[in-house]
Amino acid sequence: MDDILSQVFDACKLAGDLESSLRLSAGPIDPGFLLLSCEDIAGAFSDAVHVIRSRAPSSYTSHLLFGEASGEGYVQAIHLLRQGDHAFCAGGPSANDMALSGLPQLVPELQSTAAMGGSSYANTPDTGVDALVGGRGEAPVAPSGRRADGSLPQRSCRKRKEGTVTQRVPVLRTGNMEMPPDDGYPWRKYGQKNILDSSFPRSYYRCNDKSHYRCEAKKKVQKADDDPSTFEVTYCSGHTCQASPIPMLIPTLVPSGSVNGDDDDGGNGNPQGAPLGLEAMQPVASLSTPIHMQNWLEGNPRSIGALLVAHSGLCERSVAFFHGLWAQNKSHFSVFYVVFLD
DNA sequence: CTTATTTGACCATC
DNA sequence: GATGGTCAAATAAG
Repeated sequence: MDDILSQVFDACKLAGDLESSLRLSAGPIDPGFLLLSCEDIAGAFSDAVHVIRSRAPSSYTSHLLFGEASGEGYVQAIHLLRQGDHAFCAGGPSANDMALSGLPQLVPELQSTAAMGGSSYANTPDTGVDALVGGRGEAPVAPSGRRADGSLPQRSCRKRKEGTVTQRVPVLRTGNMEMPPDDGYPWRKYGQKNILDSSFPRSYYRCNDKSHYRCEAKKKVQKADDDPSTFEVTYCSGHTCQASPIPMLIPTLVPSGSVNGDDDDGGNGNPQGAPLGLEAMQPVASLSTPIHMQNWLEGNPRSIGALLVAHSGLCERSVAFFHGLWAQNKSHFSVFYVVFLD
């Protein structure tokens, strides 16, 4: 168990070092430095997760975020803090604002997004940020195939639509590898085409939310020619339905010591010297259908902002905020920022 | 029987 | 005319 803790603490230290340097930085952040730092942090946590998974009960490990979050084309930074910053729990500002305050200079767009009411799961799921990925699509189309005004929609859109965003998603290693990864939305396949100069057919999906037929979200899924283990998923138009997948289940482990709110150890994550092994931890309560955060973000490319992802169920003040940035047009990097209170 | 998927045809765009 | 996107009938699955 000591080696697990050592790896976790190493990862936390890397994250802490990065946070310190970001807070102290007066000038613009060097993306290259940020990239390397994030890779180091993600790799450190990933190593820890692999060890934990190899030893912990499968019911815990199958939902861990960190191991599922690695992939090509983007970088994740996972920053765990255990602190007594009760200003976070004081109410008033939204979860969005609170979490955003943690990374004041990291990405200017993010702050402006928040100011504009960017997506926050706790408050306004999937509200979208047009400034980053383009505007909304054309007029809604009814199930009959006609728009609300009775006109027929155009049947082809050869031009690249505004509002589209393409992501590369690793093929799931389990289950049917021909199926696109589940992003939490109820997609319905409506077509498939063989594409010129492509080795794999392209499948067309539209949102199948029963409760909101006017949703115009669509996506195209195709295996990448250069990497059959990767899907290229192109999202066209944003969701206008209420079927936003639920990102809240980030089952993780919290020290049982935090239940008593007696963490005054100065921030090393080990309350009062109590053993901080798996045997001293308890799983965060599951709140809904398990949907991996990675998939949720891939299905919500416009969802930028802070997300209230989980309540520990163990302590009123033990709340985790998930801070996600998914800027496809910003070199494909993302930063996840998780804050455990108490 | 209902719902989802497949697939050839159709149409707009290049 | 070639190509990509969509429709809708046929088919499969639950």
